[in-house]
Amino acid sequence: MGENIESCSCNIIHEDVVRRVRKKIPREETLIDLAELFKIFGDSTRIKIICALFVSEMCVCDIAALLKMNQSAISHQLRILKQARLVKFRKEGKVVYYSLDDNHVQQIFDCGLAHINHK
Amino acid sequence: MGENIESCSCNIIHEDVVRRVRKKIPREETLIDLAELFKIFGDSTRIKIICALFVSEMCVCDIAALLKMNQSAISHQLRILKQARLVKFRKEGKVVYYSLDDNHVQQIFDCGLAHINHK
DNA sequence: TTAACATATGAACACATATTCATATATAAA
DNA sequence: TTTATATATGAATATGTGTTCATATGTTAA
Repeated sequence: MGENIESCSCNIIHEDVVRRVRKKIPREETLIDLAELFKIFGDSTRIKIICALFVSEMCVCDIAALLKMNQSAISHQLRILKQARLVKFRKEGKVVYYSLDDNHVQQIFDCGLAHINHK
Repeated sequence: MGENIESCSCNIIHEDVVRRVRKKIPREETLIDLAELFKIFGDSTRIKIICALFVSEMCVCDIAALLKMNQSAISHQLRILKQARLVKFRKEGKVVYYSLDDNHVQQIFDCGLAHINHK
């Protein structure tokens, strides 16, 4: 017994609980992916960008102006949002317009907001 | 016009859009709080702890055994979760049992999970 | 072509943060 | 009291990350 339970400095107090929980939780990869997703929402610049795109598609320059940040910082953050497939873009000449690429984004945002407002 | 729009290196392309978005988005403090909340979910150790506590209340030692991490690391993360009022605890002798302190936690978790599973 | 502009991107830097180690605190058992 | 155990916590360290700067890319206008 307990072949997976030896790498912490303390004794097991409730081995049954540990085993039961281990069986019920999603597999590690899923939880890591989930943390990665929330990490993307966990930066105020990215949250502001996401929130802005709820209202309207915007070009990089507009977002920079809105947030009073330089264009490079916004581009870097947009790249992260793009890689996570949370935003999509279309090009029109020199200008690149970004918009949201996932319906779940609003849901996740609203879930969090409900928590904030409820306190 | 444009008294708030001068701190980025590029010209304004769609001043009307920027103004409209600025009026509609929540105030900055709210968005910062929201990012702080998601940041807490954005770490795999904390997500695993939260997920485990959906199943059962657990003591520190059990969580450490479950995640195969040392007790100190778990205590530090529990402190962060406690400060965010996401978990609560009860003491029973030497043992401290942690459990979830907020109904929204499950909702937020599920929202994120739905996104992960939908891809 | 040349110049101007919107955006992207690599490197550097500063700062945040997760884990570990050592140790403190608190409680129970001997 | 002494010892053992569960948990908490400060310091140190290593790693991650957001922003800036310089510059590259790509497109439009002159």
